[in-house]
Amino acid sequence: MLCGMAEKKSDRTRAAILAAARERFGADGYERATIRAIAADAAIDPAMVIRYYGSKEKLFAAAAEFDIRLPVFTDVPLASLGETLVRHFLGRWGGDDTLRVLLRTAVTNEVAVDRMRGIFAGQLAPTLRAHALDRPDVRAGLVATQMLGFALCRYILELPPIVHMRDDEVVSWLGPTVASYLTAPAPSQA
Amino acid sequence: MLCGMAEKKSDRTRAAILAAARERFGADGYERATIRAIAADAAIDPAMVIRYYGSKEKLFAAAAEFDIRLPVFTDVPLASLGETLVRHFLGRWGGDDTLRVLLRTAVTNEVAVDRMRGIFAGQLAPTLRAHALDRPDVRAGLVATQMLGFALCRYILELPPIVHMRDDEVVSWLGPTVASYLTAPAPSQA
DNA sequence: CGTGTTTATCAACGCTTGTTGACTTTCAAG
DNA sequence: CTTGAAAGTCAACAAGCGTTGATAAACACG
Repeated sequence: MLCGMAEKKSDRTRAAILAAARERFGADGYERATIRAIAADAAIDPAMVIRYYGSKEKLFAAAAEFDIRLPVFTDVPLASLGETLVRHFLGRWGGDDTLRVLLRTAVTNEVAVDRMRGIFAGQLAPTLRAHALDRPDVRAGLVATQMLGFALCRYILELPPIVHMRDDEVVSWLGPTVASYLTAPAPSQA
Repeated sequence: MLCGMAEKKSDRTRAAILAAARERFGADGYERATIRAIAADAAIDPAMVIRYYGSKEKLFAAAAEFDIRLPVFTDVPLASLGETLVRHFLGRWGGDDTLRVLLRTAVTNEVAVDRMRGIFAGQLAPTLRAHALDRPDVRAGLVATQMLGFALCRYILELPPIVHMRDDEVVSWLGPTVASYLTAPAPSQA
């Protein structure tokens, strides 16, 4: 074809498939999200999904691409570091639903849980390391437990009290916790 | 048969099925845990599973029975309430793997997520209500985010720093957080 | 128009799943 | 021993899955 234009017809369907895949994977998890359903959402033939992405697993790998986009918080005063972090997470999760895809699928899918560990080890931990008082990996892990636990309860389990909290309430409650995990002196063993 | 003994032959297989089901559901999640695999683990015929439990969904409902067994912490000094709670959770999760079953399945299975909400609303929230300063449901919800997030990171995602923490370290770190969620004055909105 | 590549369609495959019904074995009770 | 219910076995079903290959439509370019 030697098509010089940047917009090929196939790119639009590729994108449609990816969008439908993210939605289905995020809503149903890996096993219950069928290629046939994804194709129906994108209004195309199931065979095209395989044609463009090779297999269900490769489609998932593409749909689970995620950049946590943590900025470097060098100019943030130490006192409000926790609040800033929590606010960033809230904003990042409201944007697209890739993290919900990961959270929903990481529980049963090996690829997804590896991706999740990769995000922790490659994106979260290195950034937080700069702000941690000591034992940076443990502190980053503790932050992950609180932030992922909140996402789990709000977006997946949908516990009513957590769903109904306003964003600034969340920041006010979780901010100090995150801050203490990063900067509080390690607690003495009782 | 009119068998007067309490131990019928069928009870042993029923229990074997249930044990195998809990293990498989906990390891693989609802969809990937097949009745055939559960039957193989219990060394019986797949048909028996249906014979005894009716369907896969009913088997799951039986396997996901869970009592969080929260004691009433009336005699616990307020200062160590957080530590006591965290310690109780750690002990409760090490015992059997029913909670791991729920955590793995609640993410994709409607029955499981309902069960999870029921545990929160029927067991956790009522007990914590007695110790919360105000807004008891929000405080109980916050405790749930931290405890479930920890379980997620340790048992499901297996983030290395969290997996390797000793139990008393966990208590020392999470105890103050849980305590603050229950008894600290509600943070002022910035 | 004609030609060749890209894009889409369709029917079918092999496989696994939950579930069922007919059949055989086990075994206590008369 | 005979009888009848309980417990277990086996093969098969209908449905759904991911995936494939042959085939048709769409379309840019000579």
